[in-house]
Amino acid sequence: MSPRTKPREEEADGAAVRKRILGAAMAAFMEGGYAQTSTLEIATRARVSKRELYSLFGNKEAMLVACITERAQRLKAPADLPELRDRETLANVLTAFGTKLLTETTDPVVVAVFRLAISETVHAPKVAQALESIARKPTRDSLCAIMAKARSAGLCDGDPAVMTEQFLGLLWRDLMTGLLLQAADRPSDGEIARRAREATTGFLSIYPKPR
Amino acid sequence: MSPRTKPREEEADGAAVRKRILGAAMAAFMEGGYAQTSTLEIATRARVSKRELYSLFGNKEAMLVACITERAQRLKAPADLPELRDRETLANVLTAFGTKLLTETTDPVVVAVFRLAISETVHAPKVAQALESIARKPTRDSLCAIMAKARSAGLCDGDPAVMTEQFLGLLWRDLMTGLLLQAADRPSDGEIARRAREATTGFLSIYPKPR
DNA sequence: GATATATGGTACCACGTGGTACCAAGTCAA
DNA sequence: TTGACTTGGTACCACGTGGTACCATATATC
Repeated sequence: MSPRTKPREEEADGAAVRKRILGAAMAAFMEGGYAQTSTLEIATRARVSKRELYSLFGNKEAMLVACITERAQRLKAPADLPELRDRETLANVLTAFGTKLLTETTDPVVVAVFRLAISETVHAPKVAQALESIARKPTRDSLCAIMAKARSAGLCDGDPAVMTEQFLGLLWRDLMTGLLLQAADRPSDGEIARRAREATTGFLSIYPKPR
Repeated sequence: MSPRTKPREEEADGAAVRKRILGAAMAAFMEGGYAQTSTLEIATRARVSKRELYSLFGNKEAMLVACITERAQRLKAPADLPELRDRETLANVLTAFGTKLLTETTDPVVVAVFRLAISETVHAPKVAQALESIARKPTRDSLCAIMAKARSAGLCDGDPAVMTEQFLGLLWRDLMTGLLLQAADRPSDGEIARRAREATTGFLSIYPKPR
């Protein structure tokens, strides 16, 4: 996986090295956890000297924060708000949203990011806060906007925030905790699709078309 | 909080000391996390010498495992299967079950136990497995038995396992992850009751009375 | 009082690590 | 070739810790 070739490009030097270090750190943290991973291990994996590592990040915790924020930023939900004409469209939008969310968030790397953030929550609340504000809240907000739009289109009725949480609950069930505890395997694409469909139909059963 | 009196009881010696050590270890792990807590810290809190501590537990990881299993065992769901005559009884049973579950499991100590188990999942899978088999699975099984009974009583129709997961999803929503990341506060009794009611009505909307 | 056993306190060892300093080798300009 | 500068590699320091050994004190038994 890691680039074996050494093309010796001079242009994007700093950025490329930084990226390589983050990748190495993420992999090491994933496998061994934060505390058990030494900075030397990271430097060796990234084929970089500890000196460069420290000149770029300052200290170990900053590497963890950088890893998590970098990975979390990819999880931002798209801000496109599709047109919601009828219940069927809403169902399709919800199913697509759920499928995308589960596919992205059950990725082992993402699960590891959550595990790391949870591990360091007490000592480094910034890490957890970053994950919350960069990934979790935007997702909820995005879904909440869909719910509000569906409501104003007369497709269903209820508090958008509650509706959002209930849909997410039906979607996730207790999968995330299971993944975090390694008590569940990553679901296949088919299982994800089924979950998303079941969550959608369940949700629409709770919120039937008003009037 | 810690008992200042020194009654010097001689009878339940070993068990009492063991209990005190477990309490001290749990408190220390909660506040500082596993890696950051030294065995000396635990011994000092428990007013015990490191010697006794090691003669009782052997090593540090065993203390963590003992802490988690001890606390998880209290979470076992009761095995009483109430009579399910009608939909209203089912609703009451589900609401009671949900209230009890949320009340127990949102306890800060329990959340800390989950956090510890998740932190050590990669290095010490036994810890996570213990939590899964002692606490999570029995809860699911207990609820699943209720669902199966409701089904055979003709109150609703569906796969009991799926029904169980959906009810738990509606109940929890994403509260546990929020608690683990310290992005959510512990819900009040009123909020817990409201959640349990909403989960029940939502669930019953998804699974209406057949025929 | 004397001997034996248990227990609290703690010094100690071995080890791994975060972070820094330093050296040698490479690069570039003149 | 030479000299200034950069960078990779790593030795090193300071520190904290898991786990053990040891000592001194307290209790028990005779």
